[in-house]
Amino acid sequence: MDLRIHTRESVAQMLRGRGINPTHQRIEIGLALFENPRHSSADEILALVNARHTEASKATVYNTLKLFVEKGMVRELIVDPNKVFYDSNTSVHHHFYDVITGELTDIPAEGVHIDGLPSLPPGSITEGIDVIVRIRQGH
Amino acid sequence: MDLRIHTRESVAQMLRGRGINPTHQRIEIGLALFENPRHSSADEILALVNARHTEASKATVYNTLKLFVEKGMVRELIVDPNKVFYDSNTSVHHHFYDVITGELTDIPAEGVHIDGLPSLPPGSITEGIDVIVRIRQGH
DNA sequence: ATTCGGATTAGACAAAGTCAAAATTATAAA
DNA sequence: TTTATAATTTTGACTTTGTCTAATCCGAAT
Repeated sequence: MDLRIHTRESVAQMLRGRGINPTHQRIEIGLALFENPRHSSADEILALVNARHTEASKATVYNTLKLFVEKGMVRELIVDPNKVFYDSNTSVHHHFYDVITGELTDIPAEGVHIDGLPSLPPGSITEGIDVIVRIRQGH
Repeated sequence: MDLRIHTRESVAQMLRGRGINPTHQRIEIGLALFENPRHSSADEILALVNARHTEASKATVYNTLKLFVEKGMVRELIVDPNKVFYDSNTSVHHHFYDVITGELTDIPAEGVHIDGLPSLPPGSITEGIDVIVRIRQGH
């Protein structure tokens, strides 16, 4: 993710760059993901994409999000017991998660250090490290 | 959680200590949680509790687990997109999570340091910090 | 035009969890 | 002991999120 303006063409480029065939639906879904700075659930993406005209079905949205995750275009966030969030910011960073409102806020990775983690179980490789600071309003 | 043998009586004590009325069902559910060193899902607890005789309904298991979490008797782990795990170890520690098998392994907190986290958003308090190292076998 | 494979779709389905109302159990008071 | 009251549990319907299958559609290349 970066701060450029995203157009259908720029999203198509991004898809090609990852070896993804840039179909109409995938472009619309990519656009919805990257235009929205926030962390969206599959349902929100489905609603966004079909807000003007109906562009993609539920199955396609789910399939496409899974494809994007596999190809490293978006990051899956598992913080809410009910639904998965998709983060279009794939650079290393962490999150505050408000357990009451469900709101997610980025924590930039700069300056955050984690050390003392034990070595991985033999034969395994790291998929990623999630640091989630669960917060709530109040005293 | 500790390494003592857990009996119905010791679980009842633990419940009283947290201000929870120790009913038959709650004791059975507590026993299932604390006898099993592993990280169990609600469904697994339901099955465990009713393995011999039918002891508690689905609703009661869900209600009771929620109650236990509120009272700090168990910790909720949100790492799997499908289900919540309940960890009877409430001391500070982190987890390896095998994204393929779903297996969870404890990482003792001793020696693990996290620093450089920004201050919390104003007015908020920490509920806890989850560090999840996602791993897979391979390649 | 025809074929072939990839992509999309509808709609049925599954799993996890919630909820409201009724039934049960325990507690305490009369 | 009866009665009243509160707490707990249960049933079963329901919601939400996500998956699956089979049919269809689309697009590129014969």
